[in-house]
Amino acid sequence: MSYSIAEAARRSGLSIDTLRYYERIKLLDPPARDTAGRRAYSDDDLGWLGFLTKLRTTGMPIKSMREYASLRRHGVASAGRRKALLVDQRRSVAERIAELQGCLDILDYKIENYERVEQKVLGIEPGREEISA
Amino acid sequence: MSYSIAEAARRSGLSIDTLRYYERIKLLDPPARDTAGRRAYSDDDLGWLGFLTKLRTTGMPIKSMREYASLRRHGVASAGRRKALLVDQRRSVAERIAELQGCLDILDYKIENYERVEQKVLGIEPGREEISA
DNA sequence: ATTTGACCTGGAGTGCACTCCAGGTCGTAG
DNA sequence: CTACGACCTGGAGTGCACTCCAGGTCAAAT
Repeated sequence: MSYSIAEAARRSGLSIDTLRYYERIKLLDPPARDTAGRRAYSDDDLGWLGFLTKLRTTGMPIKSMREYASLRRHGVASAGRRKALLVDQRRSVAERIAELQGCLDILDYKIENYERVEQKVLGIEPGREEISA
Repeated sequence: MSYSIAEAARRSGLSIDTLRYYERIKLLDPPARDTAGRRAYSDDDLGWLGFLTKLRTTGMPIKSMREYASLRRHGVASAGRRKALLVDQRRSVAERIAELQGCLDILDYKIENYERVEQKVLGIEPGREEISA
């Protein structure tokens, strides 16, 4: 199957402008064109876009995604380097998750504090206007 | 205790420029000054900076951090809104963790694929130049 | 007394990742 | 046949979060 840029945008969750931008900066090989010169994205293109958006979600900078994209074009000889990039990113994602988990704990603690304050207000000053009104 | 801007930067992990920037955009109340007009950060300032950097780590935009900072200045009456902001951020962090976990799974799958390819190369073509040379 | 180094200010500059725009070309629908 | 909508191009503009700079002050060290 082949998809118009609008359809590719819908399916990838990227904007039309971003698709053209990714092509300009060589994240994406130029897709095929229809007879009128309009882009016709293949399923392969969509698959690659899907993976790219995953990499983006992990916070990989465009620079590194470009490197990965460029290696992909150099075939099987580059597989080792590509794997190394992914292993590296895997490590950074795991670190990020741990870091966020730590922040989650702090947020929980702060939120609980606010709840304790609410309880205090209710307990120490019973029958105040906050309760009835 | 009170700390020079260099010391506050070291302790908070922010740069000196970022500390002044945060003050300019009202993330941080202007700290005390010493006799020579230099900033003298208090332990309270440092504590708030620590929490700010946690919020930043969670990806909270400066706009929201400013809102939280501004509410803090309005005392206990703003506690409800402050708590709501944190609860909201808690949710967004939990979502982000789940999203990253999904990406981690995809990375693992891709990495395993590369490993399978490596195995294949070794198994199917034994004694080839890649192995000896 | 002067040099050094840390600090000050207001404002300009940077890098990233888009996002928007003007002006133009197609192909189908009325 | 013309009007419309989707698409095209090169290039400019945007928002965010810093980061850097020039020119100046101040206190301690030589």
